[in-house]
Amino acid sequence: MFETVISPGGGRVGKLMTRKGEMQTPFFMPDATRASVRGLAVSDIQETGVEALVVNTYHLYLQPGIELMKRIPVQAGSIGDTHAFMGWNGPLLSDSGGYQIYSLIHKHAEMGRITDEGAEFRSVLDGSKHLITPERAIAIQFDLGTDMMVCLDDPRPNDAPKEEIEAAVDRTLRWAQRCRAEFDRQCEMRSFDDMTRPLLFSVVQGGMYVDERQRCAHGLVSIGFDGYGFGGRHVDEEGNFLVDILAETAAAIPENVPRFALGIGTPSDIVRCHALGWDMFDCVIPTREGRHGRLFLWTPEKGVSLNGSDFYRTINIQNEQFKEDFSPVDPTCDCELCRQYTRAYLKHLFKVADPLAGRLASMHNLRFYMRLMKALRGEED
RNA sequence: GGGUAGGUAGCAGAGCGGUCAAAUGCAUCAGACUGUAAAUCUGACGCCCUACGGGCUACGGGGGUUCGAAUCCCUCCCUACCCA
Repeated sequence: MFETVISPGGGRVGKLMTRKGEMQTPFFMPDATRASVRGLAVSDIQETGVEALVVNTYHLYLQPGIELMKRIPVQAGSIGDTHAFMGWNGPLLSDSGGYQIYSLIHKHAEMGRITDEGAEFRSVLDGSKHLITPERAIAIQFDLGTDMMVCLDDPRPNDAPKEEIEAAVDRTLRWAQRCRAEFDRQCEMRSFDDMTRPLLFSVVQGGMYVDERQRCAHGLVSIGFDGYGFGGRHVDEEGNFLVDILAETAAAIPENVPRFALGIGTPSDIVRCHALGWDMFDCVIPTREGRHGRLFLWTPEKGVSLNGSDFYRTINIQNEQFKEDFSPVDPTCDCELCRQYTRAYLKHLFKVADPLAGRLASMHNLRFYMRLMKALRGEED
């Protein structure tokens, strides 16, 4: 299901089989958290070259709700599921909602609490209480019909005390075991075989402690999954890239399975992680920052190249300096924005708050990411 | 011609004797954003300086009252609406 070779660049290239098709690794998936890549139509996403998306269990569970997701009608030969709902036929990965434990509960205690049973959330929509257990997280993902699933995990802030990190690793391991059991039960119940079942990933926690990352990874590997993720945050509280943690965690995961760096990252983070053995990435950066006016550009003299730390730069198109700049955002880019519009026009679209601004900028940034991934795979641009 | 309400920073609009270089919103200028509570959030926004402090000029113009005025009085100019 997964095979790789080491590329001349040091990272590895390979292919991952999913029931929705084969993915060349390394690859990047934009976040379609609530079953949409904000502001983009499926045709827009496809035009950037994106092949797989990440949706979110917690957010879809709350809205539109799992009962509706289960009733989505069959379309064009597809089973009724998230693919049909959002009109996306490529591979879908669903995140478990584990990160929402971190971003909602750990940062806002009033939003919920964690027990061994699961995570008790307060809905961000209406304040209602919801319990998401490991079993429930997996069952919901089967209802969503996604092709790659993630176990519910327990991420903690990197500056948490070590005892807390250790407890979170213990819990992540216990939850992974329960997720594994529920996953197998669901597969059996639905008569999935190895060709028709989704893939299951678990997530390595352990904060900034190499020994905890290793303990977590080894524990997860002994349970056995189709792939393993890097959880929590890959930078410290000052924003420094945690090289050793990324390297040692990758090393603790077998070579014959894909390694998924959840939530990573900036272009340079992705390049570094790939060199350390990571194969899959997802992040809100290209779309969120695009909507906020930040655009990724290849360094003009170098074109699409990954050499050096300055192979790309960013601009904030809303800055005054672009007011009368009638050149394309990035002359080396082949996206709709760079082919047809000028910097001055895009700045204008942002100033008048036209949704077209966010759309064109998101597409541009995704195109940048896609070309980055191609370069990492050693493919012709 | 008569009456009424007003004239405050780029705009709108608070303040109506000291704690006012002046609330708030918008606009403007920057910054942040890493498994999306984010079309969001943060900062700056009269001028000058040895800048978590100090100086200067300011609330239509001019003149007063007061220890002290954007705030009170006089006068002039202007605006809106109403009546002739």
